[in-house]
Amino acid sequence: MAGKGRSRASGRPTLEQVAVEANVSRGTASRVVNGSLEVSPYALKAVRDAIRKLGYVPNHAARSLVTRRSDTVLLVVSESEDRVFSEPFFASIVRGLSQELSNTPLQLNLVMASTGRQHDRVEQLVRNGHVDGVMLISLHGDDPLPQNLVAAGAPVALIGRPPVPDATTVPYVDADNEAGARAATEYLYRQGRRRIATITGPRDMAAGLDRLSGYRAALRGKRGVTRLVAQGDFGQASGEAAMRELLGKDPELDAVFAASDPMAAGALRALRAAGRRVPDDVAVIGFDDSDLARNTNPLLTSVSQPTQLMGRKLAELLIAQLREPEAKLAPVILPTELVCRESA
Amino acid sequence: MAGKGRSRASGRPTLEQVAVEANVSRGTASRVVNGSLEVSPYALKAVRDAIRKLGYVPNHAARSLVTRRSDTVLLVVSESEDRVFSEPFFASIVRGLSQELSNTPLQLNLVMASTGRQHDRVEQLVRNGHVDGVMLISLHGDDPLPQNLVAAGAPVALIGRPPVPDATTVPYVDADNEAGARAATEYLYRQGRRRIATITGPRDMAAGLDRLSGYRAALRGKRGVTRLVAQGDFGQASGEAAMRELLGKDPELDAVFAASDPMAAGALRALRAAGRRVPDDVAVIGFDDSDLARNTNPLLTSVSQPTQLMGRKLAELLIAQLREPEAKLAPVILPTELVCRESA
DNA sequence: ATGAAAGCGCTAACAC
DNA sequence: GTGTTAGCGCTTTCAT
Repeated sequence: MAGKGRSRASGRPTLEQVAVEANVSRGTASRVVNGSLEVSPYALKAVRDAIRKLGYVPNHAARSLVTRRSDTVLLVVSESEDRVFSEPFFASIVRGLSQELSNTPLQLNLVMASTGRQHDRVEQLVRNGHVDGVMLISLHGDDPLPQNLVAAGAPVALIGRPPVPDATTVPYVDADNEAGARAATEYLYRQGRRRIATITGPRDMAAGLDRLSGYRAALRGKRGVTRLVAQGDFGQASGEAAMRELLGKDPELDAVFAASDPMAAGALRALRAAGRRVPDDVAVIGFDDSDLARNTNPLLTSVSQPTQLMGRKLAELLIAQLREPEAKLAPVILPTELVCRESA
Repeated sequence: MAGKGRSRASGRPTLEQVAVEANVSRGTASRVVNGSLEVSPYALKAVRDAIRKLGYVPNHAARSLVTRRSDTVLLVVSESEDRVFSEPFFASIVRGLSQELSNTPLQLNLVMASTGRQHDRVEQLVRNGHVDGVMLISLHGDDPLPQNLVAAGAPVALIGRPPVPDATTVPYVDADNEAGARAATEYLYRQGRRRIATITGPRDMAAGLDRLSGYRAALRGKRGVTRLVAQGDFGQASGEAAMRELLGKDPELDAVFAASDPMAAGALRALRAAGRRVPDDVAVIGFDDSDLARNTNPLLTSVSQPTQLMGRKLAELLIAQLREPEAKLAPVILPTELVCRESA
């Protein structure tokens, strides 16, 4: 007599039980759960009551099995083995992401993919339908993963402009690096600085390139301004070295825009070592408005990015594709903001 | 005649197709896939070949449906709404975690749970069998979530010692905060410092408490040493304020152990403002060996934690419980290391 | 609008 | 050792 009625091994109520409780068929119960409009108000109420009473929650696996959707999206942190992740970024972006996702039935899967093997695993995940879409936050420029995923037919969204404008265009969200750099440089100019240097990021990262063009754009056509460019790699040590080099080239320089906070911090060290006062002798501006900027001496003026918002937009970009696979999505470029502290 | 044979809508081969290809039954094929030993070498080979040939990969949903396992573990970042995430930590721990997980069939789900509503959602996830276990990295002390999850019967593992030794004991991994603090303080003592202060963390966090006892332990029984304690909250501003307070109490102090890097950076600022040279007049040591420590001026001597290893151990702790639900697991305490730079 | 029924792909119990 | 089979819980035609 125990027949279909009560629970089996697992204690969770099934749709069948809901249907019995509500005196309808399983089909109807399913329709209610999935928000189909083709249900009589009466049945609707009965089922809803039953659901509440039983504390019913759909079984994800069972649903997935028939719909062939996983209701799971993947966040891939594609970092090269050695490079340390730029921190504040990560947590903040994930926070935005989660926020956006919490309005949906989507689950967030996370994988770190440094090695080629792990890259393959990601592609597997997609091909096997374990995930419905992929978000990628990639630290180095020439990552082939996004393209591969797109080729595999998966919805993909990126943080950060892909370095090479590729044939298969994949939607991305990025901060307006150029505008941010321009604002910083213009700020220096408006303060009366006329010998303005910049320390750039690596040449193979879009962020580095864009910040350099922002610097150039700000100074374009300005007369009586000395421009100086030194190459860095976003790391602190490279910033310190670049600053020494700059000082060697032009001991009179009165301002530096560094394309990252660690490089700015490095510059601060080099300037101090060279006996320059900041900001009196030389003004310094960084980029990212990281934790670091709030802890240097002097405190760092820096360009801040809306990281949390970037996370939200990233999720939006993916969700849009999930809803409409054929949609051609434009990049989302978010505004930056210059945060003034002590160094400029 | 298309009957069972070839593919349906989805292009993925099924176990059935593998079985046909290998001339065995689906049952046998399943045994091979799941590594059952009760299979003839001949069948084994046939099935393996078929799997390779067809590129077969098990359907997660289908398997889940019958095994009632999700093969998914959850990482909950349980942060209070306002508190900013202590950074270097997060990415590094996740990296260790992923590494460990990549040797298993387990997927990593990530949720941020700041609000109560999100906490509930996590409990739902567990109750509905969407996840087989939960790892928790909790930023504030009095988080009830771990206990609730344990009560719900879920395998749970924590980063960070729970502040109150609770009845329901849940396994955790932590750095040896006390030993780390002790090492730092002893180092200061051995350098000949005799007026050694400490800036503590919040009283409701185990890490703060443990580091304070480490400081005390290092100085216990030492004669001719002046001890000074000021309260902080791990934040930079609190460190700066505490340092000023300390300087007021004892202008002659010659060393400070701060329980976090940001507080140490704050102390650096206060010391500079007070005209003290570091490390000549006052030696400073921080805790965490964060990015920050590598970017202050002078560079910060700091106690480093094996964050990546902590991530691995966290995963191990959970996996052990998954394998043996009744196992009583001891806490895993990992050694710290004093990284000497310029400030002490 | 609703019920009946056919699977989704897989595991595990059972029979041989 | 291997094949057969009964579901896991759900969505979705197809009738009605």
